[in-house]
Amino acid sequence: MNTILLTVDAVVFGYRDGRLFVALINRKYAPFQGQWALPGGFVLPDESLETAVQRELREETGIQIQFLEQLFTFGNPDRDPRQRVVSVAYMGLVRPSDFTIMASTDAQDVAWFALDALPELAFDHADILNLAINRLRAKLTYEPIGLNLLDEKFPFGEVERLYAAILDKPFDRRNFRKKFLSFNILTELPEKAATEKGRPGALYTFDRDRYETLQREGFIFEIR
Amino acid sequence: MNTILLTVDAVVFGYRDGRLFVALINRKYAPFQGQWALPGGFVLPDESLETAVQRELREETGIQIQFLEQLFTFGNPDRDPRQRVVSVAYMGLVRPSDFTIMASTDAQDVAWFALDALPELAFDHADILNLAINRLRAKLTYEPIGLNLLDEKFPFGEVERLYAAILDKPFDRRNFRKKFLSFNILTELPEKAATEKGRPGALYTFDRDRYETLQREGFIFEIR
DNA sequence: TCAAAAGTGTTTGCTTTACACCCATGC
DNA sequence: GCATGGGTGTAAAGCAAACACTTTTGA
Repeated sequence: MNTILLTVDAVVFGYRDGRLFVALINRKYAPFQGQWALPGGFVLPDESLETAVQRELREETGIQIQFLEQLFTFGNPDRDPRQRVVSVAYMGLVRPSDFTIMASTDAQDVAWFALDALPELAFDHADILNLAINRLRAKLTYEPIGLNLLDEKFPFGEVERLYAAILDKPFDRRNFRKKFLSFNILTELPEKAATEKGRPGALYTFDRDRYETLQREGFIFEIR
Repeated sequence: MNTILLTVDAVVFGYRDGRLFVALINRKYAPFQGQWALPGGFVLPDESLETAVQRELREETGIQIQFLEQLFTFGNPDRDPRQRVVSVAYMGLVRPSDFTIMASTDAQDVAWFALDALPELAFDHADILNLAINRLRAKLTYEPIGLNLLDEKFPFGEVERLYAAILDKPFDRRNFRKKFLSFNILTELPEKAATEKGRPGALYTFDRDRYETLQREGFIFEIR
């Protein structure tokens, strides 16, 4: 029988020092042997799609994921040269402290690539990555999803730097702070950040519960 | 081999007289025989996902679709009692003049149901429908997608009634008109609407090209 | 002439923008 | 004491909200 195979692929973003990174694996086998590709693989008969992504990420990259959401399903008949493969793509976000990656079975190599220095990608993975970037940019503006790219405790300035970097646009420091803090979804800690230079800033955490409560009350997050 | 089957399902919305409707089919075979379900079916080995939806809609309902977009992929291992079936769900919009439906092979019956008078649905189709409604509501606010639910030519009042109905919230007539028309994506025609009572309003059409141009220029549509 | 729906402007308040100086720390 | 980044307030402009009367048509 002419069956359709089902895979999952993940676009996992990381952020450090004002730059966005994606996790890629180097393919061990044909087709596209030696080329870079998104981590992913076949869905097992008894696992959910999300479980499959988590499992593949663990197996292939050892990445500890902080946020995961379904992106889009790619199903063009010729997207895999061998046979019909439909892939459910996910977008994941990890924290800087979870940049640790271990190599493993399915891939010769795993690495983080800065978005402005990408290699050629296997299959239609460039399309998938592109969609993920657009989605990330869009979502940043109406959900505080970007906080998943920062450590649990972060100085406020990091938030602005992250937004400026990913949306590739400058923000007025005072107005950005005023607006973001007015949402009341960040908790200021008594601790200060350890810094190399300049005045140490207060540390904040993302108050998820508060955010969810506000959301239910009809509150609208928006940063443009 | 323990393979995973792939289907597509469509949530097709129609709008008439201030009410939203969904197209459902009555299942001919077990499981859920006699129950209502979303139109959909298996993806053929050589067709794209979108082609599959279009084909199933044609075969099962004869609906002429005006707008179609991928919604979400449902893949819980137990969503179909017989075997593992993963379904890519789509959301479709049709115009009032395309409410015509013809019955056919895969279903005993096809019908439009008002959203406030839904029958029990087969499989996890209630979840799919729910997601579609939420997505429709959300999208209405940041894309002029609702115009796909109106005829090609429509009096402006219809737009406001549609927004009020779907978002279930009243709008100030003057402010709504002022704002919506200020986007300059509607073209006023010299014709007037045929009305039963009251003053006939001017007819408008949605200027898709203009909308796409504006979008590329960074224009942001927003109705809240 | 009445009922029904279309069409139109102005004032008020709020939100967003633009903008510059002081503070805490390490060297 | 200087360089570096953190922290803060105010005035002006633009946008959104509130609000009521006139116009056109059919019955």
